[in-house]
This record gives sequence, structure tokens and C-alpha cells, in this order.
Amino acid sequence: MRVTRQKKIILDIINHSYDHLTAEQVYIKCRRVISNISLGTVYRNLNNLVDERKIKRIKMKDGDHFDNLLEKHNHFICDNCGRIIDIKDDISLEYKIGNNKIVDYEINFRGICENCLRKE
Amino acid sequence: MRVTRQKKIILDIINHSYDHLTAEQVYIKCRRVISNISLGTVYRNLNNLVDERKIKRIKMKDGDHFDNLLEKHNHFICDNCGRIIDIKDDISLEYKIGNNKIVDYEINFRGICENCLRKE
DNA sequence: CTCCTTAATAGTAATGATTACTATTAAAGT
DNA sequence: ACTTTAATAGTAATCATTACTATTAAGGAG
Repeated sequence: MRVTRQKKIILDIINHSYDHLTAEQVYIKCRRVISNISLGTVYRNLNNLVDERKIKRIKMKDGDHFDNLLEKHNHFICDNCGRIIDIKDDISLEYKIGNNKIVDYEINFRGICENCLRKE
Repeated sequence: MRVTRQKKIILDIINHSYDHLTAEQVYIKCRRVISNISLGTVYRNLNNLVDERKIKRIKMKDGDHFDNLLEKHNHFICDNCGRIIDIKDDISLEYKIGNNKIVDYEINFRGICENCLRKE
């Protein structure tokens, strides 16, 4: 696996952004540095970085957003405006986080299931 | 809001399935009852049912899956085969659930953020 | 430093889940 | 039964993402 300029720039953009950028938004920021970078390159590198657990994917209706992993945290997502708010505190299942009203929450565990573990 | 035959059938299919069906899979099952039901109708009703909190959406790379809400539970998703396993027990953050190996988990809270609450 | 191998890229086309559009149908109230 | 209009069927369009391919450049060997 080669360390390309494109990959370094993409990781740098995610790590230095306070927002949760989409691939398209990362692409726009990349073009300020490499004007002819390809959108496919952005997608491929974002996918690789997620696989390497260097960034995190947040699945949203308007496409995936990407987040840095500098500090372990979860997210509060507004059903109304789609805003993604970082939740850095330990999770306590109250009905509010700050002044945000929780309607629902979902916990997804990911890993390798027992069937696949047996086959490996 | 009218109670149509299509909507009743779609909710019935979700509630009587042990799997976590995609819109396409629900569509195929629907066609056994209404042979000319439209895929758009299935999507629209699934979206409505999620909004009404009668079913739950699980976002996956191969498209959304839908799940009944007969019992509150979360999911274990296998990174290898994509299998979705229901987790009905209380959540304890161990490194295993049953014999499934947890690599990561994500918690997404959803609701209305303080900005939007002020505007309402 | 130069050459070589090949992984990664740029540019473009294709895919596929989902949504939009519109004439027609059928809930459900009068 | 009549009327209103929300919901549907069928189809086209959208849009995020992936696939494809000729070209470029990372980085190891000499």
C-alpha cells in the first residue's frame, strides 16, 4: 500500500475539519490543493481510511459523511435539519442530551459473526 | 391519511418476517398478493411507516433494510457476510455478544436539536 | 541517481437504490 | 351512489457510489 499525496491530503482534511464532511465536500476541499483530483480517488481513499479505522463513516440519507477519530465519540442527529452533533460525554440514556430532544437512538455493533469466525 | 390495501400488506410483511428485508425483497413478497404493485409504492409506504415509527430502518451498504418494532432491540452486523443479528438482551459493552466478535459499535441518537426546538 | 514494477490516479462510463412525475384508481366522507 | 382527493401504477429521472482503463508516480533494486 503506497502513501500517495492524495491520500495524505484527504486524511488531513478529515482530521482538520470540525464538520462531518461528505465525499463531495472532501472533493471540493481537495481541489484547492490538487485541482484535477478525481472524485473516484476521494471515494476510494475514504473507503480505505474507514477500513484502516483511521476515519469513521456516518450513514445519512443524503449520502455518507466522514468523521475523524481523534477522540472516541458518538453522534446526535437532528431529524429536522440533519445536523450531526458530537457527543463526547459518556452515554447516559436520558431523554435529553444537552438541550437536544432525543426521539430515538440506535446502537449498531459491527464485527465478525460466529458463522464467519468458524470459517476463518 | 388513507389506509390502503398496499400499506396494510407491506406492514404485515415486515411484521411477519424474521429477516431484515430490503425494499426490493418486500416488493417481491408484495407481488404474490398484488401482482402489479409498484416498487415506488413500496418505497413510499416503507418511508411513511418509518416516519410513523411502526417499522425501523437499518442503513446498509447494499441499501436500507427494514425491521419490525414488535420488541425493542438492537443489531449486530457482520462485516464479513453482512448478516444482521438481533440483539434483544440488555446491552453490556463486552467484546463479544454471544459468540460474535465485536470490532466496533456505533450509537446514533436521533431527535430534534436545540436550534430547531427554539424555532418551533 | 536511474530503472523497473505495479499500485494508485484521472477521467469517464456505468450501476443501482431511491425519488419524481403524471394519468388513473379507489378510500372514505356526504 | 356521488364527490373529493390521497394513493397508486408505471415510467422516467436523480444522484451517490462504483467500475473501467489508459496513464502516472511511489518506492524498492541496482
